[in-house]
Amino acid sequence: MLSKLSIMPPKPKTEAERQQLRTLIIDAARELFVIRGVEAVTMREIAKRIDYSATSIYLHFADKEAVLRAILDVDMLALATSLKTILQIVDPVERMQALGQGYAEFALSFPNHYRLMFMAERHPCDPEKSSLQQNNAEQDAYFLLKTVVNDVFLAGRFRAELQDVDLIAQTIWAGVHGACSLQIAMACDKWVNWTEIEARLQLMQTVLIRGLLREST
Amino acid sequence: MLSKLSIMPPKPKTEAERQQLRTLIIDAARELFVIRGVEAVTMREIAKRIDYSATSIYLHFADKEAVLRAILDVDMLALATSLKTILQIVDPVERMQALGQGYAEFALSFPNHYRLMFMAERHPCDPEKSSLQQNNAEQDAYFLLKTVVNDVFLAGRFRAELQDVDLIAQTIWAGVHGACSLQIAMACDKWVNWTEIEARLQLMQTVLIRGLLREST
DNA sequence: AACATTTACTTAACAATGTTAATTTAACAA
DNA sequence: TTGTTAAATTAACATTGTTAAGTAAATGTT
Repeated sequence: MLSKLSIMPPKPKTEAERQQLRTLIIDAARELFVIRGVEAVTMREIAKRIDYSATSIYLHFADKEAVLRAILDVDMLALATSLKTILQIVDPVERMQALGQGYAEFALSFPNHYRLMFMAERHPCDPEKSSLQQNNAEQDAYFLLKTVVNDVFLAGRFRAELQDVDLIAQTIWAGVHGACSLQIAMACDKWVNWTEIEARLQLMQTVLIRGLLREST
Repeated sequence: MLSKLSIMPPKPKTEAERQQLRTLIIDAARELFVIRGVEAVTMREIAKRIDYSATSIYLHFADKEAVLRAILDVDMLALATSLKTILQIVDPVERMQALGQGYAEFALSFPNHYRLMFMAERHPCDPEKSSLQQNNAEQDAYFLLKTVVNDVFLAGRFRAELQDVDLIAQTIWAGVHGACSLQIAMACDKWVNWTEIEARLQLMQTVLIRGLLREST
């Protein structure tokens, strides 16, 4: 990261340059947010990281919250993108399991991202305000899940009484999210005699499959 | 809540009086925390609520964090107490289901309590620092769960390959927690076409039971 | 070329917050 | 009476998010 020498102030910037600076801010902020949490990071700190004054951030974002929303928007896309390759798996049930696995890997690899995205008070996913496209499997991880669940449904693999694809998808999500978020929020808790997270995820997957699918012949 | 008239300052207080004031602070703080979230509430505000100056709180608690910890300690006990009656149910499997139900009712009735207790960054449950007794079913909700799961285990109702009671308990917890916490964190999210939380909880319970128990004869 | 405008930034300034220091007042002990 | 201590208060501080005011270079206009 180059430092601006002494005084290097203002030339009108192209749209590309403006976008570049936005990204610079977003990346600096994310790095700090992810390490120390949103509340603990100051605007001045973010600014120092990229050699700008704190107030400059306000030329590109309305407030701290807006910076956070922009970060989450980017990360939601990253999640959807990282899960997309799973669509190549042919067998629908295997595909569904791999999706859960991939989701959990994301959650546990980037616990603080995950916390911001799915556990914190504020989150960005209002289709109105987001730059992401809803119902596009490349950008919308929930749609991806729903698609994958729907394929299993169309293959007639779910139990007969399960007819609501949203309900099934949300239950699978809840199961995997539960295992991951409990790990992220509580794993350092000395109170509980925690088993290995891998074992918990494995059992959750097994339980979901056995609870949702027809008895295999 | 009586107002202190003009000047009513200092008499040496008995230990009981000191504890009473501590409780007054805790209750005022909880009321505010639960409505507006921890970060949004100021020490001055808590103090005003009980007609003290902000700095008086520091005579009883080290800092804001300590107030929060004290609140959570009380609420953990409240959770365990509210679940205790479930032990009266005779059939172990029914008892286990009722526990999940009761837990979810607590979570959804007091979402902000729940958020502080099981979803937020900081939480209190270090046995060292807590006033609660670990491994006491009256005070320790996790132990209660483990006991109930163990009863089902001893009744031989779990699938043969499931031999780790902690693992089973934590998976059940993860499932119910997942449904509840997703609801609390994301239900206002316009992105997802959310089904009824009752239906999601119902399906989660069914899935857990079917995934964990032996095939019923 | 000269001058005004706009752009990209900076420094000053503000109100609010968690917290500490200094101060006040009353009860108790000698 | 006179200290000493306890319980509270008001002042004061450093830090925060954010807004206002200022500054300097590029650009447009004459």
